[in-house]
Amino acid sequence: MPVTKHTDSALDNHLLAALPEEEFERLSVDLEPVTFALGQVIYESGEQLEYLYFPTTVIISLLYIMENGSTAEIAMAGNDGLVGIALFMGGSTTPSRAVVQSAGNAYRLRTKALQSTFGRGGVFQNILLRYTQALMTQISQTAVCNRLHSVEQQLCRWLLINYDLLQSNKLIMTHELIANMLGVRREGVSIAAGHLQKKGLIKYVRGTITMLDHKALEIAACECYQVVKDEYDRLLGKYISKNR
Amino acid sequence: MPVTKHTDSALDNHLLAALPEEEFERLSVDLEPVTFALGQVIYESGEQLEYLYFPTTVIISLLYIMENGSTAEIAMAGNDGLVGIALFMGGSTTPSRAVVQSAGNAYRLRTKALQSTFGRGGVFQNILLRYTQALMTQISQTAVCNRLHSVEQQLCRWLLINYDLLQSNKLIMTHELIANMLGVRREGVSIAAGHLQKKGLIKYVRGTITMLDHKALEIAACECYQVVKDEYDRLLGKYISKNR
DNA sequence: ATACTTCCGTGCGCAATCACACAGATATAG
DNA sequence: CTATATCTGTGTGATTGCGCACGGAAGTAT
Repeated sequence: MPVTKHTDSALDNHLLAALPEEEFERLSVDLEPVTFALGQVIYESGEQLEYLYFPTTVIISLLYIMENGSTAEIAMAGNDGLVGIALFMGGSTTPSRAVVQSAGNAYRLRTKALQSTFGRGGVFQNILLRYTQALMTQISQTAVCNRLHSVEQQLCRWLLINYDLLQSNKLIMTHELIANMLGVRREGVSIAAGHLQKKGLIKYVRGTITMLDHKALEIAACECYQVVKDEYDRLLGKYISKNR
Repeated sequence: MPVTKHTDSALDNHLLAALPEEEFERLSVDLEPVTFALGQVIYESGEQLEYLYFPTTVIISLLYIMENGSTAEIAMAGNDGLVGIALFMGGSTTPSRAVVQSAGNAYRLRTKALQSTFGRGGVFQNILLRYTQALMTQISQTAVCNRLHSVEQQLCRWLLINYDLLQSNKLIMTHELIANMLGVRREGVSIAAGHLQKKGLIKYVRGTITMLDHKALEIAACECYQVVKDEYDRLLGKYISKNR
């Protein structure tokens, strides 16, 4: 894995930015900048983790890969979160795979530094656990969403989440890749996307999708989008807003 | 909520049984026996929690209730786990509802005692976090299972999980209730169950289902059952086996 | 014993999704 | 510029699950 340095500030990650100055200072010595390319696998299912990652611009998908090869996303993380929860939860690994969905940068923290800091308690531990709870909400909502909502609703939700993480209306992503994330067929995504395009909510050409109307997308999406967002704000809002 | 005492040992809960003697002694002062009736709501979505629950014989479902009233289960907990994660994760509440799926007993621990003990670190904290990770695996697997597997496969998985928690082949549960758990129609469950009965894997009459052939059920179930079980053992096996 | 409620079987039409297949369009590489 | 690979549109048929509706069977209450 080539390690390229970048010059993003570690404070671009909301969770790091939420730390009290003192805790951040202590931690920042051990934070190391890394850059990720599209499609890069950050860790494989069952693979021992070495680092906890704090994205600044990169977006990461947590995927499950079934025995028959089909895949489904259970959650996404960007500069609002972190990747590698198993390191402080005690498992060292999870049955999911973490893949770069949008190229970009992150900071990484070696296991040892992470665990000793986590063990001190303090705001750091608190934020990590609260984020984990927010992530559980995201996964839970994905579970019910998979059961109860249509591909089109889920596509809207997925696009909105991407916008929130990317802060851009334009995203580089083929129908095929989206289908792998949502755990449906490519054709299903093409039809849903075609429908949304006809209604003027998005437009797309060969691997780039542009969101045109957020309000309408939120209406076309299922409630799941808002529930997860609200819960994140409830759990972490007070920290995030404090330092920004 | 009527509080009935019972005489189960707190050690019937695997997580409590896994604690070192010293930690268990300190905690046991604050453990209070409670009994739950079928269908009882332990906490409502968004409701502030007061206790952490360690089931001994009761089985609890974590359900999501959508705006349109449809429901879907995201996880189950019995004497292998606990209910009320949000109390030590920092959120105090979650968007899910906890319902008694099979009447029985538990021990409860008041928030204050929980949080001070959790804050000490130690094996207690470790086990709670590891269990939380196992629960995340269960929820994640439910998410992909909802997306990718048939009602019949999911029914098999659900029955097996129930057996593991109940240690009984007979369970009191109508098709209607199972449908609410799985987030499908009652008819869908009837058809799947009828099919399994024809194949001799189960039999049922008016609200009681009996499992006849576990091996065959495991084969008819999707991989999700085994994945979750293995991950639980990996995360908590060393603790559980140690004290039993 | 009779009436009522609950539980399960089943049938029908509809919608969503899947699986496979192929064609046209557009980018990319040589 | 041409060949190739990639991306999207579309069609057909099968399958699954949904919504509704009703009827029979097994308990439960009066």
